[in-house]
Amino acid sequence: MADTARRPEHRYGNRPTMKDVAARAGVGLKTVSRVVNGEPGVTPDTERRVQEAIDSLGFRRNDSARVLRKGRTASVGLVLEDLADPFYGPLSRAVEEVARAHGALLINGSSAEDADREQELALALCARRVDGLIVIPAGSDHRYLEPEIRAGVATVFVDRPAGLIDADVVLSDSYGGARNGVAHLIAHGHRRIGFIGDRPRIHTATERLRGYRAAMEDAGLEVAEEWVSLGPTEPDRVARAVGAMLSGPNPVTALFAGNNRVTVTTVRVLASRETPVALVGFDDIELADLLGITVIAQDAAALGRTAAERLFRRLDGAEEPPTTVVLETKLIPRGSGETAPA
Amino acid sequence: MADTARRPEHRYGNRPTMKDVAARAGVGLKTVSRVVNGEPGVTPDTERRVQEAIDSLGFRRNDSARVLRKGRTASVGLVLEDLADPFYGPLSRAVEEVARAHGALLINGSSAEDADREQELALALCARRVDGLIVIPAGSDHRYLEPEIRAGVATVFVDRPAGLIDADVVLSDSYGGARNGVAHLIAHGHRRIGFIGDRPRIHTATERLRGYRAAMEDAGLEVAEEWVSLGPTEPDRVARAVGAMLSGPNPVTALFAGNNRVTVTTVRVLASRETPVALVGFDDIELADLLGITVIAQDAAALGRTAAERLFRRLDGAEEPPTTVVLETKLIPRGSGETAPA
DNA sequence: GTGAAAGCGCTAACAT
DNA sequence: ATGTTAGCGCTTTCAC
Repeated sequence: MADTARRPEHRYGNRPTMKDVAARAGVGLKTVSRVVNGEPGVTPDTERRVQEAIDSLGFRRNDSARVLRKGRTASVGLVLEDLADPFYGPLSRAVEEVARAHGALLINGSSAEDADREQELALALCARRVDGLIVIPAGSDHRYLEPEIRAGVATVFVDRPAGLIDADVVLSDSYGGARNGVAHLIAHGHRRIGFIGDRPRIHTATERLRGYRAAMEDAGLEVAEEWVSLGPTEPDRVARAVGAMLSGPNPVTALFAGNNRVTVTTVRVLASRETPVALVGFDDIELADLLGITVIAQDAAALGRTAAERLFRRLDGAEEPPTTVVLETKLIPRGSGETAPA
Repeated sequence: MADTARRPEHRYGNRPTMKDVAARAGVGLKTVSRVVNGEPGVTPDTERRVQEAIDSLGFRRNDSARVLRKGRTASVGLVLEDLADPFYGPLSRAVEEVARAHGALLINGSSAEDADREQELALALCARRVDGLIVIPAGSDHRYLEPEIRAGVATVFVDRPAGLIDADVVLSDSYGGARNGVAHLIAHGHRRIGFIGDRPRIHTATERLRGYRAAMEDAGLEVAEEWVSLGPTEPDRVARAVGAMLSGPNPVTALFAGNNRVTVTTVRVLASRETPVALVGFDDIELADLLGITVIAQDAAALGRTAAERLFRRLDGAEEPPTTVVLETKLIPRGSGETAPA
């Protein structure tokens, strides 16, 4: 029987193994392992022979087997909302860089803001035995991760806090940022200010709303019911919300947009109107400088980096209790937030 | 000795195994495996007992072991340039969606436009035995992947062709898109048009330049040497190039920007100038509509989706010879490309 | 319907 | 300096 047909189909398309390399080089299995892993205790001559066998067979170590034996996968999982969102791209990249510095690969998954999908993804990553997990929560109950964390999966939550479990968290200061932004509008003479945010079950949305309310209260301003709108960030919904706030008996003269997607739609709607409306948006967006959009910027890359660094500190054995880190936001005035009421 | 101390440290933080579940449920190992994998041939009663043991122990199947045995990881790798780039986010997300539909996870890696890093990443993914690999090439020689492809790793190249190997490729029509864009400028009366693109070793950069030259030649226009600038997309470099083309004895009246990053910087530079300069950019960018930037749009998500679908068709056993798919681009006029020369 | 035994490719522990 | 053995946790095979 031909040599190539010797093996069962499932063996990764008949890849050579260390055993094959050992046979070819006329050495023992462990010697091959030593060469492959750069361990000491091999004479230059044997090493050369092994290396030749490796090259001629096209051998590449099977990390699946290695992982099974070592118990560490050198990979971390990142569950986020949507990789296509310009906010999460840089965050993910920052996590990847830290992982890379620690010799680990990154497995990404998008929850699409769905709690079940978040859980499914996170648990699939745990089944793969990722060393650590970074989660941008879609759901609000993370007790399903308790057994995993107890079993040793380092876990850090980013952008939003964990629900019902005690864990490391890295956040931006949504409350403070929104409060500053709204205070900024008030300082420029606005009294009727609208808030358009994401769905109320999203932590950052309610925190930013809280900041808005605090700023209004600080200034002794009442908030009319119709000035607040939380909901999906689909352009239609946001456009309707903007339209409603600008019409009616009590129209706003300024708007605070609760995140990047809301800001973008709001800018589009305002551009098609003649009466100027002041605007401050949470999250910086590309080209906002040219459009003169005043924003509360958060540093997505810093969020990712901070979370990843905490994760690897845990993996390196740090035993401190879980902490919550809050990163500051920055108000960037560019014009849209510095106009007086019409 | 306490039960919890029974196991060696490396066993994934002492997670229960199927063996443990079997012991607890008083059944054989294989029966647990059957329950866990939903295989038939287990009485409802046994199944219940096994499920109870699973729940009480917090058992979760170790996919590393499963992978080793089955030879398939149900994961695909994606090597791209930079996850933080707004062009690659949607592409990556599209790949992820297709992978998800096939029950596979996605491992991402950024090459940072470095050929060595691309190779390192791609081979690391192969060592993990990803079932398939999608590569946005940074390098121009992919012969290093030949043994992997021969060993059964399905591989598809996106955005740029593979170098020196025969493989599936999915591209946007860079040549045609640039040619259309430049022809559009010529149709609006421009005769002196500049081209600013990415580094010449990047395939899309040279293809777009080729399209530019073709459009100029079609119109019987000479291309002055100083109207063409290829190089890194760093803002400084691009800004210098724009400045040079707009000054001197033979200034251009219109510019073609070779990709999203070049367009962004060019728009910034032009915004600070008084004389209007026409502009068409390759790649659509967020808020370009509000800034009135005319672009040649390519569909990043379609690139990713098409590549991923091809990949999974291969994994499902398709044996056709490698093909190259070219996706059309679309000219979106928004104002900046429709102004006559000053 | 159920289980015992073999083995996936590697590394750890222990020879030689 | 090199090799042998056991076993990581699972699936496959085959026997009961």
